[in-house]
Formats: sequence, C-alpha cells, structure tokens
Amino acid sequence: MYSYTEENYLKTIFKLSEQGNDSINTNAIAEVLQTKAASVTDMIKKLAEKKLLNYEKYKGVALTEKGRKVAVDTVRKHRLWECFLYDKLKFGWDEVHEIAEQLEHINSEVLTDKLDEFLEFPTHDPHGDPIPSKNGVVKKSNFILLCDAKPKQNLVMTGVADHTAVFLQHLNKISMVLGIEIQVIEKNEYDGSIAIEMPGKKSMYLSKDVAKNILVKVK
Amino acid sequence: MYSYTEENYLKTIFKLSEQGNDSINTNAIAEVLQTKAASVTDMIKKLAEKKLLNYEKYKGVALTEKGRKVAVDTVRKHRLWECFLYDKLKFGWDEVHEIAEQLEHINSEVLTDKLDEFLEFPTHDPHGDPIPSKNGVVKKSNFILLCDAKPKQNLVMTGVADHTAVFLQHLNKISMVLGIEIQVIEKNEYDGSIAIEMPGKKSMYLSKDVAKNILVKVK
DNA sequence: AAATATTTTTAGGCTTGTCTAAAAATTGTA
DNA sequence: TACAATTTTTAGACAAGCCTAAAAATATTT
Repeated sequence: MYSYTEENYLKTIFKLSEQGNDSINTNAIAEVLQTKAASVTDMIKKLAEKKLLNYEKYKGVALTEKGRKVAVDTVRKHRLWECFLYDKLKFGWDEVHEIAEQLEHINSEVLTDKLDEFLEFPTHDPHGDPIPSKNGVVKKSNFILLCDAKPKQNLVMTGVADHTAVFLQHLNKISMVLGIEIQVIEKNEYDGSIAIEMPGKKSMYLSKDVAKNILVKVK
Repeated sequence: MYSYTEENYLKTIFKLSEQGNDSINTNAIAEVLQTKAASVTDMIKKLAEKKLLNYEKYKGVALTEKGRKVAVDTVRKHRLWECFLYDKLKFGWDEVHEIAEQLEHINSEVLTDKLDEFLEFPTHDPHGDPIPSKNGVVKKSNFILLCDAKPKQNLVMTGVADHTAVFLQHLNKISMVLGIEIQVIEKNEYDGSIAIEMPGKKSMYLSKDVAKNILVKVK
C-alpha cells in the first residue's frame, strides 16, 4: 500500500507531533530521518497529494486522520515485533529496535493480529512504550522524568526517553531495568545529578544526563 | 547488503538451477519474476558486475559461489519464517508463502539464528521443502511423484511440487496432508488418473494434474 | 524597520529498477 | 543453407527517492 519510505516519513511526523509540536517543520524531519531538507520537501509534497498530511509552503505539516492511521499502525507493528524479539527470541532491549525498524514494514493485517494474539496482547514494548490498539488508540502513560522526581517518594521505573543502544546498555551495566523500585535520596542543585536507592542494592549516583532519560511513576 | 530485488533475482535463478537446468535463460527468469526480458538483462549485468553470477551474452547465466550463498540464505530465511507462521502463529500452509516472501528479506544474521533456535531447528518447512543449513547445505530429498508410484507400495506424502494457494487448498479439501500414508490401488493409462487409499478413509480418485504435484516416499 | 541569519523551496541531476520499441543474435525449419 | 521464428540485447524513457547549489521566504537582531 505505502512504501517503506512513506511509512517512515509518516511515523517520524507522528512521533514529532506526539512530542508536543503541533506543526512539524522540515528540518526536524530531515534531522530524524538523517536526510536533507530538500528531500523532505519532495516527499512532503507527495504525501500531501495522497491526503496523508496537510501542508502549506513554509508552514510545516500535520498528519491527516488517514496519515495518522498509517503512522500509528506502523508504530503498532514496530512495538509488537519488539515484544516478539525480546520475549520470544530473547534479544536484549538494546538490540530490538533496529530489527523492528525492518519488521514494522511487513504488510499483512492478519499477520499483525496473529502476532498480537501469539504474544498474548501485550500493552507495552520492552522499553515501556505503549502498544497502539488495532483501531489506532495510543494510551498516554503518565510518567515523570526521574530528574524531576521529589526525594523520598517510592518510584517505579516505567520507561526510557532515550532509546539508543548505548544508553540502554549503560542501564544494563548499572542494573536498571523496567519495573525496578527507586527512591531519590538527594538532588544536587549544581549539576543536576541525583543519588538513588534501589531495594537490595547499594545506593548510587546518576548524572542528570541519565536521570532525565529515565521515566518513573509514583507508586 | 543486497537489495530486495537483487535477492529475488538470485533466489529465482537458484531455484531454476535446482530444477535441473544448468544455464538459466532470460525469459525463464522474466516469467517467474513477472517482469520483462529487457529488465532481466539489465539486472543480470549488474549482478554479473558484482560477481554474483557468470554471464555471457546470449548464453544465459549461472550463479557463482558468492551468488549461491546469498540465494540459499534467502531460501533459508523464507522457509524458517514459513515454519514460524505455520507452527507458532497457526497460519494454514496455503497462507504462509506470501508473507514469507516479505520476511525473507529481513536482514539480520542473529535474527535468523535465534529464529532457528526458537523453532527448535526445523529440517523442513510446512510444504516439506528442506531448510538449508546456516553454512549453505541444502538436503536433497529423495521423493518420487505420486503419479509415478507403483501400485501396492506403502507410500508417505512428503511434499508438494505446486506451491500455489489454490492447489494447497484443494489438498486441504480432500484431507491430504504431509505425513499421510497412501497406497496406489489403480492407475488409468488413458488419462493418467489414479485411485488411492489412505488408512481409515474411503478410497478416492486423483487426476493426473493433482497426482503429479504430490511428492511421496516409499515407506 | 532594515539588515542579517535561518529555514524552506526550487531547479537540475543522479541511481535503481522498470518499461517499450527496435536491433541483433540464436535457433528452428524448409 | 537460407529464411523465418524466437530469444536476447540495446537504446531511450520514466518514477521514486535522494542529492547539491541557489533562490525565496521567514525569523531574528540591531
């Protein structure tokens, strides 16, 4: 139906809109897709012709309902495949994203449905991101960033903001996994670093760079 | 590494060579890939430049060892994914081919290995075709066609020659599945049709068209 | 408000994989 | 062996997606 490339553009625009921005600008898309602004303009025109997004020259773009559907479906497939790779094939959470980038473009509705069933209808992927429902609903998770959490509260790690392999591998090294319980012991005004404690482990320091990429919920 | 299209060309040439022919001609490739001879010539030149096959103008092509590796690996992935779809996701054997046509191009060696392990190292796909080993060995199965079988012998159905959905659905309808035991009761010289018997079932007639696409082994 | 900086678009070109139409080579037949 | 039929290749063109360089529009400073 839609090409690999078209799906990637729509997915990128969808993700950028989810991160607040209402109208998405050309350079932001080019940045994410590692391509040039001129190429983005070309593709945007094509997608606008196909009614997948609304576009006014120099004013940025916004997905139409039709475009959103394609994007959300791609995200749904991506996250389901991540679950498969993590739960069934025992990949690490730092390894699943790249492979799912390919698998998300496999085009078969019945495959997606059967995969969903095989995985017993998971609600979140291995990074804690919600899996959109078949009809396109994406659950909003009400997390806060660990760097913004108040000391003494009982927290649970529910996700990450940075999905790169290096960051996830760093979390592996310091044994921070989804579902772990955390308490902030101390916050340093100067550099934004924090001291945390996890049940049954020594307390440790996290730099602001790390703390701002960990999503938690108050227990 | 190689494009979706390149892999499909190599796979097609490999399959045609397996079916006897030593040097593969342009039209045969075009036929299978549902494209034009001119397009095949173009692609053949490209693949020859990349040392994936040997090509002499007007003389047809043959895969090099390098090209054979790529082709066999694609076939391996195709058949492993078919096993996954059939065994784990409960697709019918008439449904798996088309989806596997897409999945076979997913590029990740570790994925293929982990999938193989997850499926507990299957040796044959849902149609009875052998799964090439990781190092490129393809087992030759020593079947005969049901239409060539002698009466009274105890046979086991081990595969099919026709992989189309319509044929496989027809076999479903007459309850012919892999592993079933068969005896040829009678062969009709006139139209090549045969009468067969299967344990616990009524005997039935098969047209030559059906019988020539069923692979069996003498028990 | 004018000058400067940044962003976005246009213009023209490249590669991949495809096509049609015509030319060249091979194969089959009389 | 020569003519006809078939197969294969060449030539030229097109769509998708990308690029660079330059022009146009918008945003930011002063």
